[in-house]
Amino acid sequence: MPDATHSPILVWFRKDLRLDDNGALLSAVEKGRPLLCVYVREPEDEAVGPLGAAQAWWLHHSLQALSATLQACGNRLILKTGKASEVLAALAEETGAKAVYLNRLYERDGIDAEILKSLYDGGLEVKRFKGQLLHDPHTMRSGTGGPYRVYTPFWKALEKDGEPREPLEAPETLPAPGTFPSSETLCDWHLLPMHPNWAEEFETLWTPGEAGAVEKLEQFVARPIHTYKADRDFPALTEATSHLSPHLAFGEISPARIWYATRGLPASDHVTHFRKELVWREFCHHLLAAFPKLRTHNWNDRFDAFPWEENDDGFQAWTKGMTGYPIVDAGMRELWRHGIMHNRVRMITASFLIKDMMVDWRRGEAWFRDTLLDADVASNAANWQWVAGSGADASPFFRVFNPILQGEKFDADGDYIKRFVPELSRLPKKYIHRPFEAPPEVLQKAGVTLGKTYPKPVVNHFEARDRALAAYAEVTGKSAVSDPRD
DNA sequence: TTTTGAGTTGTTCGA
DNA sequence: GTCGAACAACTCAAA
Repeated sequence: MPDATHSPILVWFRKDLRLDDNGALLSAVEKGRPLLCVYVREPEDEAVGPLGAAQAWWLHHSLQALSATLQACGNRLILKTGKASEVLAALAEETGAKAVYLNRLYERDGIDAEILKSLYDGGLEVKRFKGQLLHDPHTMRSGTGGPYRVYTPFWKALEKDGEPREPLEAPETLPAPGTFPSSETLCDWHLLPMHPNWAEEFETLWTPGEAGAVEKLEQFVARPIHTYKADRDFPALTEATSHLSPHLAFGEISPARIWYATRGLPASDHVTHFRKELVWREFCHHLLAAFPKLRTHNWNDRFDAFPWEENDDGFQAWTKGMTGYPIVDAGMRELWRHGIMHNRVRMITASFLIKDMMVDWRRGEAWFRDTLLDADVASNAANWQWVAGSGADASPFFRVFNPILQGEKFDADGDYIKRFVPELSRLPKKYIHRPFEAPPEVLQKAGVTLGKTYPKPVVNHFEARDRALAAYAEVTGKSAVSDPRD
């Protein structure tokens, strides 16, 4: 058995499927010892929730890409299924590895603590590196000593701190062991949808893996970033945003690498705004790290009394993009077909589910987690709660998005609607966001029969708004000032 | 300790 | 059609 100075190092890949800016990998290479690169398919864990179906598709392709890159460097990716502590211990036993290197994933701190302790107790050296975020969410503290609960001071604190660290370069070689342990195959994992193959269109839009991420970044900083602040709000403009979110979610690119790519650019409000969005991701992780209940419970517990409704029919109509409100339906269908949804439309659809339909934000959060390629525990929970009004620095409860107005404001020509709700494409733009108000002859000319070719609205937005505001008023104070003797 | 200013993304109403 | 105020109060962060 090899001694510790020549024994291999296990490099445990998780949501850091990259060679670039990978502290664990680079440090392992610098030791000059052979590397065993491992990905473990772990049983579902309560703390981070199951892998969504859309992300299973992405994971398949991302692991394939990583595996090819490692092979090109003379190494391999070993795939294993089981409890990470057991799989890694067994691999160490089999190969004589004496060390496990990995990158920290803050949302997994609870699970990782146990796994790492068990590996350490088993006699392995365990080293953990940083790279998931620009700043450590646990050390960011406001002047009063606690975690930040408001975004703007958080952003200002980061600005004052100066530039985040520079990303690490990818290693050029990956020393391999003489023999590799056995590996499972991706085919065995059945991560791809079969019948039906609902991911068909994903392939035309996405290139999972590190190379795809770098390409998206290069395209974005070459041009769209210079109009980002102005254009990012219009869902019909497909080249206005970075499309980096799924790559970030799988750690195929690091936030430090993205930040660094924006440093050489001429300063502008647009560049700053993009950086602020990157910092929103940091803020969500900061919140989740400080308040782990954020993922599953109302951050503001006053909302525990909110009268959510079952409304299964409404929920089904929402998931299928059949609510009768074109901008909502376009967004939900974009999500299904492309595995992503434009940011503004996420707010509109979320507001509609929560406020117009009075459905618990957790059901919407779960649907997004299952269908979004970029699903991220921290961002998803924090943003759903932001819309619901129960979250940190949340939208005030009286802010209810009007799906008609939002459509007319941000998709004035209806181009986004036409792309995802083609049955309305012949409607004139005057009615494309309000087909239920179109005169019969206009509908007929456009080939639209409400209730047949396109649904009638599942709720009347104006009545629904009043109902939601009344319900919010119940839980946000009026009950608190009622006479306790009542 | 107390005070002060401020807070991602909206809508509606009335002048 | 455009504009400003109201929508509610509360909590946070920093001075």
